[in-house]
Amino acid sequence: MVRAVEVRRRDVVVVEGGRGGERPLPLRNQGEYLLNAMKIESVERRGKQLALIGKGRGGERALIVHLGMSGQLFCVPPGDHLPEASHVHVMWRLDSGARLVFRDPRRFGGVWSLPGRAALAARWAELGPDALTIEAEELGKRLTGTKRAIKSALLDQSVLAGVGNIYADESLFLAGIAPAARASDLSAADVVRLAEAIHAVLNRAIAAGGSSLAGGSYVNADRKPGSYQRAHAVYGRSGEKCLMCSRTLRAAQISGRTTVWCPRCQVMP
DNA sequence: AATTTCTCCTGCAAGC
DNA sequence: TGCTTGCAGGAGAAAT
Repeated sequence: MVRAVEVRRRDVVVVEGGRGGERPLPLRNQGEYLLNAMKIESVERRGKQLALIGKGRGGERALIVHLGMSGQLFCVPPGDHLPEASHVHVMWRLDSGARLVFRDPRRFGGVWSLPGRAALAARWAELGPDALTIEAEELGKRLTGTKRAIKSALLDQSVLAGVGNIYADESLFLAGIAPAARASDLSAADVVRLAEAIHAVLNRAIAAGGSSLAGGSYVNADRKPGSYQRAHAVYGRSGEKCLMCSRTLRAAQISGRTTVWCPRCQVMP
């Protein structure tokens, strides 16, 4: 149950639905848009988006939280001090006395408030299938129709949801596919290997608690950083030797994102 | 119409 | 030490 909501930066919250479409969080009655006096009934995820579904007297509301590049969503136990006071934008006080904190220095992330489950489903229909469970056949269908670089397609959340720059590079390395390869050029066998690689990389990363880079920006709900950054085979290793073949790893920009790959292990289809 | 580049913002590390 | 520069996990808008 949410007992109180404190908004320190109004512009990280967007209210969606109704005739107005998308609008900034109003000055008044902010709580009703942010689950105040509601019971959090479920927590869901699709790709990189997290949703809190709340129900109260005013009806149902769904909050999407997206961490962007530098966002954090964590719990502060009852009575504990707020550990990082800077860049805290929204805090939810729960009836247990714990606080749920949304913090995001760069503010590329945010909170979207939707009128309910149906609006959430509509919003998530714009995303591709979740990367953790997408099957090779479905992935293939979504890749064969486009000539763009496979790296670029993997980053497109409407193709599949949940792969970002780190895991795109790691998955392509594991699958042995050059990031500049045209998506439409992948063979059925390439797609099967790629789907397996995406699943393996994401599952290992989850098991390791995620990738926490310099500054310790990513933390889980208990404010603990992950350790998967130590297992990165290519991401952040440009100029270093490939762990498989010792060739020097190369880097280039693809769709504006730094991309690292092994020119020997990763081939054009 | 499909793709890429630009832009938003702050923090950190490297180089001078 | 202190300054400047470049780069960073994302994704929507603008440009091509």
